[in-house]
Amino acid sequence: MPELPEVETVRRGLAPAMEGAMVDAVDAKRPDLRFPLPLDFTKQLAGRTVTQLGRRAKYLIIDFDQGPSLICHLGMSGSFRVEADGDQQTPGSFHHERSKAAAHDHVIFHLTSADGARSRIVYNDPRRFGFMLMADRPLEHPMLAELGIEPVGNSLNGPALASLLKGKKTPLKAALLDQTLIAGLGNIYVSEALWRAGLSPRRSAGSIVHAGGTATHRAEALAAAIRAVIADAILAGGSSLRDYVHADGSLGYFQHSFAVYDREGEACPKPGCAGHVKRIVQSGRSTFYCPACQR
DNA sequence: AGTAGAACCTGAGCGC
DNA sequence: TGCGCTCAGGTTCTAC
Repeated sequence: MPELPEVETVRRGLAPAMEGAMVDAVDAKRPDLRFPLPLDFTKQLAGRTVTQLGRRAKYLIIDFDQGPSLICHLGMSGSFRVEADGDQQTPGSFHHERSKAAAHDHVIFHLTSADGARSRIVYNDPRRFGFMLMADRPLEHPMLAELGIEPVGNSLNGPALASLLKGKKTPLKAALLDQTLIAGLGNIYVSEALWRAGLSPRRSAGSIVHAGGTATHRAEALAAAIRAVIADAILAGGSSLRDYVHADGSLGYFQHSFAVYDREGEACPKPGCAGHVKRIVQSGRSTFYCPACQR
């Protein structure tokens, strides 16, 4: 599930429940995530108050009033959900799934908010590719220090993209997935952005840069497409979340408006294009694109 | 420099 | 009902 827009959606969903709340206890039911949880993980967090939830690329960063920050990565299948402690589990009740202890609930944060309300933040991750780290200066942690430019805001423009891709012979798709160049794109949104920009995932990354290193119209179009697809996805995710963070991303998820991702064989949705979506494999992962309008 | 493949894990979907 | 196979939103490692 989680690329940058999903992580941002999670951040926005968790913030109201977590910011200003104190950690009463942390229950590490299954500490062997991708990396083992820090040894004194639960002890360190108890008694501290959350000041702010941040995000860098696909990393969620939780700051406290004291001590190191908590860095969370959701891997392929990680998710958080918020449960009010007042939610009683009633068998067969309408909200059954929300308060039920599910399989693969690995870490549970028990919180008390400033107004005294108690809640649980539950981390669920079937595949356990996700992980949590502690760091005094999270942005300087080795796993975050080399991350590239954020594809939100205005910083990712034609010239910035051109300087990143200049001279690169690797396929454009691979370059866009490289987190040290652009931080936060994943397999879905790379396909979507390339379709919007009308660019083939197979062309070399450097081919959309002028010899002198300046941006071509293709680079300008791609930068705009990346920003737009990320912004649209955040909007779509945000609209599906109000009072809680859903567990599996199925509700209102952006997949309902994918143009090419997972649409092999379907007609290209671009008006006037007679092409059909093709699936190819690049560096071991599926790429979806329209050979007719993406050149 | 580039790419392929495997690894880490579990679950869903499909053909038989 | 079940078995075996492929695939999955990420990242990191080794090997040609």
